[in-house]
Amino acid sequence: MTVDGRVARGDRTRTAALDAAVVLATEVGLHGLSLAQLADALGVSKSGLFAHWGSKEALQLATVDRAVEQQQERIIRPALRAPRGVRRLWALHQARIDFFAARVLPGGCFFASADFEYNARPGPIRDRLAEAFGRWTAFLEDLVREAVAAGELPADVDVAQLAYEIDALGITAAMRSRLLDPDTAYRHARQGLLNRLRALCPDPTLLPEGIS
Amino acid sequence: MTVDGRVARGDRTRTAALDAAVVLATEVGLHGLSLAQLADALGVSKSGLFAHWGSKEALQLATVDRAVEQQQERIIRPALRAPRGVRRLWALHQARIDFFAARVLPGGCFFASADFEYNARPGPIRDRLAEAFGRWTAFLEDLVREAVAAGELPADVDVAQLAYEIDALGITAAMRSRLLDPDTAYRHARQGLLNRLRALCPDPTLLPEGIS
DNA sequence: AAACAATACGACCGGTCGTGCTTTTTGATT
DNA sequence: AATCAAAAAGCACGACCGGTCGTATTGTTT
Repeated sequence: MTVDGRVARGDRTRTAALDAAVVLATEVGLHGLSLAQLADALGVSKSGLFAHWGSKEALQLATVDRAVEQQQERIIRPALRAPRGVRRLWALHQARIDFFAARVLPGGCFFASADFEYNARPGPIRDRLAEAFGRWTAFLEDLVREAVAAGELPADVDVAQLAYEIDALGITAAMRSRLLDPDTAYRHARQGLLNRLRALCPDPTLLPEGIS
Repeated sequence: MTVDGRVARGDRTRTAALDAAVVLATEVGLHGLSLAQLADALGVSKSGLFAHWGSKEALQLATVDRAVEQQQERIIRPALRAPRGVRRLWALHQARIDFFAARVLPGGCFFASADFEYNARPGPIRDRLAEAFGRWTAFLEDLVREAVAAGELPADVDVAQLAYEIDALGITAAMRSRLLDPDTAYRHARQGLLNRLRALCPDPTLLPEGIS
């Protein structure tokens, strides 16, 4: 494995740019993101930045991909440390809300912002977002299915329905935490799922008695 | 009351412009909305349009207000025809989802789109949106409280919590109906609330047996 | 040492944006 | 018919946008 100092430098610039782009996109939108703004924030020239992707759309697509990676690292991976079943479901919900509460992204949730921004704008970016959304939904449903398979949820539970409700509680927390009282929003998101899971799960010891 | 044909003409232009602005804002965003685009869509000149508000921000604020009126007319008013209690709660949820399904707005929900767009952009527009969001939340909680007062929901129900969950089911329907399968999204939003209310309401005859 | 390739840069293009300034059209008043 | 104000249009401006181009810098290869 050769270490080319030139491409290493380029990689560093690219990654730093995409990380900044994810943050900026939740503030001014994925479309509102401008090369000049991003270049300023990074202290590099606009054209130098532009050369890395060749078009704004390519940069936007790369930004979406980077956001997916960050979601994987900061929300999904921590949740996977919990054992399969309702505990993992609960851990994912917690990790998601913790991520919002940590204010890593000013807008709360990159995907919710971008999805609403592009849900009426056909094109490659919308397609990429829809694909990521589909995978996220499928992942949620997988976790629910695992809980059913482990006997921690009744066999007749509507998997897609429960996954929908979990997602809904989380998205709304991202939304309300930025416009209304954040703590109230997080509390409702947590309490909502805890109530739901405790009502479904036959083993009460798998879940906390109350939200922290 | 004198009817001045000139100001009447101005009013007509203004209203038509705001209606178009609400639609356009759910496509390209409230910030992305441009005077030239709006003027083109209406067949008037950019400067003539501009003169009605004096600034873009004033136009944006007026657009938010118009969206509030439309929400009142198309979602809240129809729901208020149902009797107080769980039936009105259910009617509101239905009216909201019907509104999304009718594709009146390409983006689904003006407020969800605008709220995510501005939740990290301080300023008068964000303030106006937050105010409208607060009123909407308070309205939902009032409807829940009425249902409790009517004995159609248990007295110990967490009012704000239930209102949060109802809102969450609706917002997520707006989001998913544009990126994933619309009918599935509407079904989950409806089934979610129906399950919830049927579990809480002592009188099963007040609610439909299944979603339509 | 010479040739080469990956970054990065500053200057610049055509185009669109919001906005101000001036003029024309339109409808009410006398 | 003459006067006047509201509405709409025409025009120009400075700022910013995405994108192109030629060039300088830097590190690798031979």
